[in-house]
Amino acid sequence: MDKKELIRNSAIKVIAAEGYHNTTVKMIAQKAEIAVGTIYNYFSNKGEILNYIFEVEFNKRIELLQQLKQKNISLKEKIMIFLDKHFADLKANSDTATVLIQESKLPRKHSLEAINNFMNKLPDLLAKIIDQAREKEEIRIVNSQLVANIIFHTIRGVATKVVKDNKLSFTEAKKELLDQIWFGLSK
Amino acid sequence: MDKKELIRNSAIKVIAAEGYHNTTVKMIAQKAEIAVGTIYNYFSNKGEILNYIFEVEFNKRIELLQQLKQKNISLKEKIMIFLDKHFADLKANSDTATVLIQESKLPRKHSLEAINNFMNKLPDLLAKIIDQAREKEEIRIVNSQLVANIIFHTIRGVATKVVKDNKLSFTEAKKELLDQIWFGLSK
Amino acid sequence: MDKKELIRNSAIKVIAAEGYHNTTVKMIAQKAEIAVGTIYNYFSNKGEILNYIFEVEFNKRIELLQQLKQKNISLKEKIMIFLDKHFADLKANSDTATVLIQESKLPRKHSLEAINNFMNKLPDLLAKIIDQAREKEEIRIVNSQLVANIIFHTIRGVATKVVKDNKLSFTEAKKELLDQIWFGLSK
Amino acid sequence: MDKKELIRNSAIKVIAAEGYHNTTVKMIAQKAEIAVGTIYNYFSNKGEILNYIFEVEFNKRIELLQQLKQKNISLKEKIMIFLDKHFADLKANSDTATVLIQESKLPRKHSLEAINNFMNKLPDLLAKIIDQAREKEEIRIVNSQLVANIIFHTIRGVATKVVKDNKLSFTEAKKELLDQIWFGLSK
DNA sequence: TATGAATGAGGGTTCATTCAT
DNA sequence: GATGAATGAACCCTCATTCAT
Repeated sequence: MDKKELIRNSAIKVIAAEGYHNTTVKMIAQKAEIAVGTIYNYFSNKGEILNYIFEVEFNKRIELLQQLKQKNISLKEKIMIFLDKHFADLKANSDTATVLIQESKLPRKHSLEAINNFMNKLPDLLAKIIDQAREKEEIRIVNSQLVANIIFHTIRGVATKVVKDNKLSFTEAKKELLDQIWFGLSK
Repeated sequence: MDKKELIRNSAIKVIAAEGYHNTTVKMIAQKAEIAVGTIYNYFSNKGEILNYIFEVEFNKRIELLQQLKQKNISLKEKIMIFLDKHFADLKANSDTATVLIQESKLPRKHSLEAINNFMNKLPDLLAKIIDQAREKEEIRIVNSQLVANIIFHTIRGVATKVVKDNKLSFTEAKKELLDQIWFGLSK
Repeated sequence: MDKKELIRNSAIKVIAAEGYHNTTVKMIAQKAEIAVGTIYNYFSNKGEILNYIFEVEFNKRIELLQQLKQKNISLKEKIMIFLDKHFADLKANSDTATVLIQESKLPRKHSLEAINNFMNKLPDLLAKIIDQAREKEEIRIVNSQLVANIIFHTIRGVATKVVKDNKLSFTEAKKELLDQIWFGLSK
Repeated sequence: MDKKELIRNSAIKVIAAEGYHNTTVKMIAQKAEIAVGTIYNYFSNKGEILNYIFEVEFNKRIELLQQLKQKNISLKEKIMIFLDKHFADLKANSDTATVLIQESKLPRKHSLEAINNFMNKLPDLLAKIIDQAREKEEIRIVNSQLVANIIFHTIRGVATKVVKDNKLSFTEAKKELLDQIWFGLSK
């Protein structure tokens, strides 16, 4: 059993419930049923744990986006595939979703690399995908940077709502989201 | 000079730069050039300061939305006016904007009333405004709750980006945002 | 209306309920319905308030004991009279009783003059009264200092019990106490 | 070396000299030559330290009294044995004695369990022992509850005096005390 | 005299991190 | 690697006291 994974998963559960700042390293150790000291064999400090959580999720998504970027399919399809995977992921790991939403905003001075990547590089890559579509004249003329950001936060907005409000189904949300994004982009 | 306002403004500056959890009450006192104890003559604890910051901003926005709701103008115009005022406000008080975005996500267990109001009642009211437009058949059929959330978070997302990134102009962002929202809604 | 008395009486009520150390000057001011600052026009600091409470009670008792000392009656009668007055007083002012018992033990380093007087001069005077009785051979040979202390603390102990426990009657307690003291002294 | 004992003993010394309310946790840590934080590994808060001090002493005495209760010896002998042990203990640990006397009176609202036990359950058990003797007609008819309290406070009164006044010998005090109690009880 | 806002030293407590076992 | 007791800086908050009005 991989201990680093054990710690990551335990941390996600506690942080989702308590928030990163109200989570103590001891709490994470208890959830993982290991000693505090052990955590420091895998992470150099508390911040690194949160950073690692974002890193893993960031890598999942950047990889997916990179694959999509190279695929020869329409932007609409790309967005659909991304939403499918992303929402499937959130549904399966709602604690992770909570953490990603809850802990994503640190002031510059105390920022973590993986969080910055998550919040900046994902929209950046999305912007490139939009540029591609623009060149192929699939969509109307837009400021791709801005629109990528809009889409990114649109997705987060829906995720926030769905995670909090269990009356809303993921599938319905996904459909509405796709419409909202696509009608916003199409010529 | 109103001391409570002085404290609120000082707190906004420090929290914007440091984040709420890295902000000490002492820091706020120093920024306000008063003693720590004085702060506790106006706020019963640290959390109340943050709560008050949200309360003030929440009231501003809820008032504006309520006015708009009653106005006999199109949804598009309502959104335009809201974006105008909102962005003007953010531009004038970028620290406040930072705080509103940075500190809005507390786990249920440690939540503050005014933050909850901000994050729930504002989209709720927005949803009602969308419902009105729907009844007048200004827009296509949508899940208003969900779309209100999308719009709310989209605005926040763009605001974040623009506040942080001085290459992006507020006016361009506003235009792009309006298009994206409007095309997403119109029939 | 004498403000110093007002403060003393308010202080007694609050201190009885909260204990001296959990009592703030503000609490006393609120109970007295005056401003904190006003208290400092009559007492130089918080300790002085407690000191004054003991001073007043000390004076009452020392006066009584001095009168008794000069009276030409038996020791038993003197004790009876003292118990009568003392218990009548406690009954009428149970908050004062509580304070006298609760707050009487301060470590030497932080001691207050009136408390020291209360705890030392009262037993001292009682010892002298016992000595008188001893000279008249009313009682057996005893270490009067010690016995005076015993009596003093015994009275306080029973008072505590009776004040707290409403099942016990003052009159029965007084009788039992007198017996116990008297049989302990008589030849 | 048991750390909890170390803390207890250090606390006793500081509290005896300063009083509980003038004692800071830091002072206790310094006396124990450990870090403040360490204290909180053994006690959940400052009050628990005082509580534990009383708990230990309460247990010592309740155990002794329980043993005595079962012994088939006269009440006078029981009292003698108790006084012997108690005073030997006080003599050996005069700081503990000081704490037990000084800190025993907290207002109901802020009371500690072990202090309440000490002040109530000890006299209660003593009352039962007196009842036994009464049934065997060893002593005169008395309200055992009251008399138990009287004796309890009588002992405390002497202890107070002896602890404060080093001119008085424990042995002399013990003798006087026994007389006072016994003559008070005997037929 | 009466007021009560302002003060800031100092209290109890927490918790990320270390390190000897 | 695994442990968890020990650490102590730093936090939030209190409250006796002052002083301008």
